[in-house]
Amino acid sequence: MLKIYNTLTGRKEEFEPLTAGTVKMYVCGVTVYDECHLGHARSALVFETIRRYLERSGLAVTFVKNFTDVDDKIIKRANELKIPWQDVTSRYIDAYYRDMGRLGIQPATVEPKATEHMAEIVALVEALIRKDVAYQVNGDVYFQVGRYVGYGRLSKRKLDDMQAGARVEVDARKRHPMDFALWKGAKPGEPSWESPWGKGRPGWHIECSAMAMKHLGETFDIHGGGADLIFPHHENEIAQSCGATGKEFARYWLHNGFVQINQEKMSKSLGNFFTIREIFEKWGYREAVTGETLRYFLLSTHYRSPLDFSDQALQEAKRALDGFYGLFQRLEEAAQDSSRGDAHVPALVEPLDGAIRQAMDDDFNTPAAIAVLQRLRTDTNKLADAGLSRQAGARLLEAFRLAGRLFGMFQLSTKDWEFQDLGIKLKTAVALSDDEIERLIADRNEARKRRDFARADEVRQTLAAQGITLEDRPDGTTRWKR
RNA sequence: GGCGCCGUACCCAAGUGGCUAAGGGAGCAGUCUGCAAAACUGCGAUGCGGCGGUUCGAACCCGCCCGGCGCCUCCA
Repeated sequence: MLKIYNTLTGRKEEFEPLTAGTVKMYVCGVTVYDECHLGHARSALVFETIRRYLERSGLAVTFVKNFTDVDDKIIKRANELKIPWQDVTSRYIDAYYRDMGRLGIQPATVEPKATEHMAEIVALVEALIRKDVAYQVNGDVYFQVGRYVGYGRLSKRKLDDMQAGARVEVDARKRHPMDFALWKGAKPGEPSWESPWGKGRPGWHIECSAMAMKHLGETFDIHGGGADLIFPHHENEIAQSCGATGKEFARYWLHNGFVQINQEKMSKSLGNFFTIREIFEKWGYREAVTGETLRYFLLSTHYRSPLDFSDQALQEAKRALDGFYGLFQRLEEAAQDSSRGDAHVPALVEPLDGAIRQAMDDDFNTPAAIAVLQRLRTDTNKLADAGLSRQAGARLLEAFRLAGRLFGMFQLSTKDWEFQDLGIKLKTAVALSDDEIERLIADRNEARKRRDFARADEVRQTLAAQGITLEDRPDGTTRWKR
């Protein structure tokens, strides 16, 4: 039984989809005016993981994640770069897919763009005017917050409380300072679309309401996004949508916590952000290794908690994965000794799915699920110590890969994993071929047989300088890692 | 000013009323090894920011305090 923490109610609730067997979920994507940073990566990864888990649970998921491709920041950026605004959005949509691809994040079922939903947006604004919860002033249209009694129910705040502290410049044309734009009249040179109120463009919030309703219906199951979207974005979405339809909008609201640097929120305005691109370029590992390391790092904390980013934290994630891939290598070598461990394999493999399910059913508790995998790692190493047959090794390996698939981990071949620590990795640009390495190892093992340990250690030193670690097995053969 | 979140060992991090407070990393000791590495074993919070309270029983509930953070303005 899946329980989900719902921001709307402030409680963990049993999840019951509107239609049995299906889930309709909408997640706020990015505004495409710049490179994505780690915070965007976290949000994308959290909701993809939720989607994967729901699918694994047998539910048919329709997952909608939008691009905001018309907005003040995009216009500003286009002016700075002196290029058409469409070039800004297409450039950063490409960058988004590049970065998400590196992280192994799969596209959503539908990835709508605001600019492709103008008809729906205009129709929604018209409906709100018709219901008298929105009003137009010159070429602008505003939502009248005072007309929606539920305003504040998501963010748990009252209109009066907010008025006191609001530092916003109050637009005199608004009837209430918190009224927000549904439609903005175009100034010369700005992107614009025809509407009953003249040329203009949508406000930020309305696009999500329009696209969610178009692709998922007026009421759907899950709406997600970063915690910074609770107010005003999601609050306004609810007001608009419920104001227009008179029905509930999303039933479960999920919000992920921030990525932080030294306990502070990572954000553009503080200037303390790391782009996904930077991290991939700075880390010397191949993309798949860095990507999996980032996934492990991001999933090792519960999605609602803050997560502090640092090189050390990333290296701990890397070491944890080294342990798994080292074990996978052992499993691939199984059948070298006895098969005394085989009898215990079912006791490890059979409860695995249930244990992970138990963790994930509790509000997608990925750290607890990872702990399950870590315990399995220790237990499996013990069996490998005792000796495993080829079939038993394969079965265990398959169990890891299947469980890991949920988190986008454990899918690389052991040859493609890179075991070196970052410091060593960066120092060893020269790469020996597998054949050269094997030859040196054969050479060393000859020396060992002669008990010429000086020569044997010399070879080890040579290889260590290339970032290659040797591990002698009990049977006299040698395993190597790089 | 309003609303909300967080504080668990050296570091990261689960647990939110009841067996010995998960798991990982680092460290130390041991087993194995020609030496290593890996793996395994053992050690490590009598205590969960502090002080009170509720309870047969609290890291978990309530109150106050200390420390940190977020939202209220674009923000994943």
